[in-house]
Amino acid sequence: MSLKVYNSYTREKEQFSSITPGHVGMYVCGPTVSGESHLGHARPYITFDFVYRFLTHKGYKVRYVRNITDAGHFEEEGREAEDKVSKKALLEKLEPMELVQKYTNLFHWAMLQFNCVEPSIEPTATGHIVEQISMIQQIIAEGYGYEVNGSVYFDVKKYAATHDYGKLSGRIIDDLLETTRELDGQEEKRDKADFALWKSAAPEHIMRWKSPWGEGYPGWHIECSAMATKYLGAEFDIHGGGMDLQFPHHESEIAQSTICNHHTPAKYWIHNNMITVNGRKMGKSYNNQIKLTEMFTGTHPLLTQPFHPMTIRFFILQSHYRSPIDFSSEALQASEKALKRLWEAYDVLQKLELPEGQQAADTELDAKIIELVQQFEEFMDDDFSTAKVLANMFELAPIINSMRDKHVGPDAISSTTLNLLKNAFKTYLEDVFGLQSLSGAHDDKLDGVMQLLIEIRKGAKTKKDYATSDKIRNELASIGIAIKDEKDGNVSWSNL
RNA sequence: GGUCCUGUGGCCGAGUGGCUAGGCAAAGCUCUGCAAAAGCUUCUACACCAGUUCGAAUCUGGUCGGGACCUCCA
Repeated sequence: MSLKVYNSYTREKEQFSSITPGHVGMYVCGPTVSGESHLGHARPYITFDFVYRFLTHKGYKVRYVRNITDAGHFEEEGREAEDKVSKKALLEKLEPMELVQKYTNLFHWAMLQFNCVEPSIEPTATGHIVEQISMIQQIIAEGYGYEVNGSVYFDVKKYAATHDYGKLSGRIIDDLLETTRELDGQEEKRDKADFALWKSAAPEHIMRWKSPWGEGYPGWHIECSAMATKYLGAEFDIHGGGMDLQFPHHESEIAQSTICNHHTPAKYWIHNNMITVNGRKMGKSYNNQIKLTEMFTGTHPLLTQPFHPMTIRFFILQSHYRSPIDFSSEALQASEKALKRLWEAYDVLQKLELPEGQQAADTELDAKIIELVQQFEEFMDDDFSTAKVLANMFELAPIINSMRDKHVGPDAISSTTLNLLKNAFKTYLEDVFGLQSLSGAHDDKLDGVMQLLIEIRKGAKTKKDYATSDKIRNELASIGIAIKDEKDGNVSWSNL
């Protein structure tokens, strides 16, 4: 089984093979911690989390680098040269690094809620000013950077003469060079298409560092080039991020790294699509973001209820990472129910037992299960088709439930098939998809109390004292615990 | 304006030219003290118009609609 990934750089689905056998280097553009993360931010981090998990499952040792952009870059190039982070800091009367810390903590907390694996290295832009400066110096030395009034720009026209600037984003270099935008500071650049490597800091700028060109701060794109190179080398396997970063961020990153390292940085570029609200991308400019804290608590006008982080994770897994997904409360509700149903089937499955060495009486069903299970890996190998794996799981759910309800005979499938099924569910649901139960961890004490209540209720039912049995069931329901009377007299319960 | 993506049933969403996606919702049945859950069954599709093909949701062209990027952006 071999993995195929869609490479945005070549626009083709390619066979994946890592540069160093057995190892994968993956860089993902992390958050800008100048504000609270919103639902849109959840997508890349959940996407690359299952990418990371699947690669690990395939046996690769993955070094996953995801940066924290805490240096802030200007809002609008050239116009006011205002540092994003420091601008907000002034408004909130906070020390910039205090703000950075606050939102970094919040981001980490959200990642924990989503059960995202921590990256191997999480470098910060402010911690790598030295590396960025030396990279800029090298770009100047190579003849592709020039200094004007304490700022340094990348010479796109010169680069484009010998390199394919615009390949990743499908941009046409001549159009970029001709694009006219009347912005202050533009006259510093030799060409409109040039981008900043270093910006001279205005006096009111709080975040500033000394450099060979005077006090200033790094351009947006250089941090990723510097940190990716430092931790993953001149050429690494995967570079990921949101589609909206293709231009100018990733395009510029390629240019910088190519000049410094004499090699294109990443072998495979993977981009996730956007989350939209009413068909519009969630973003600052549209003023339509739903913050993650609002998602979890349900405190946003567009939400009808709070949504569990796992519901959001599942919602994202239900569609392909390269398709846009439109947010709606209804869609999330559907996901919540679906996840609950799937997880209950998974719980049922783990409790099923068959005698060792049992042969399948229903060979057709047995074969069907094996096929559905084997497709898990095939689908994931095909550019991470998480939605298809989930569809197969939902096809297996009724079979699992039927085994519990004895609609399917206990001798129908072989013990090896059952074990295969159990392992596959555990591996994919928990290890690869990183999903967890909506009801949280098991509590032995609660378990004991519930067993007691179930016993009492059973006694009442035997005496046909339905008033008591219904009271127990209803009262429990009102505090969020559901009791289910199953076929064979067993009683199960679940935390809603 | 330029570049690119996209248009699937009540809703969300997979879709490799021919073979059921799946989920949610809805309806019926089975089970059940009642319920819930579960199981079985059913329903509503491929924006429009041409073309290629024995055959197209899937390929090509056009029309209309939606979106992304071109500026910070996940």
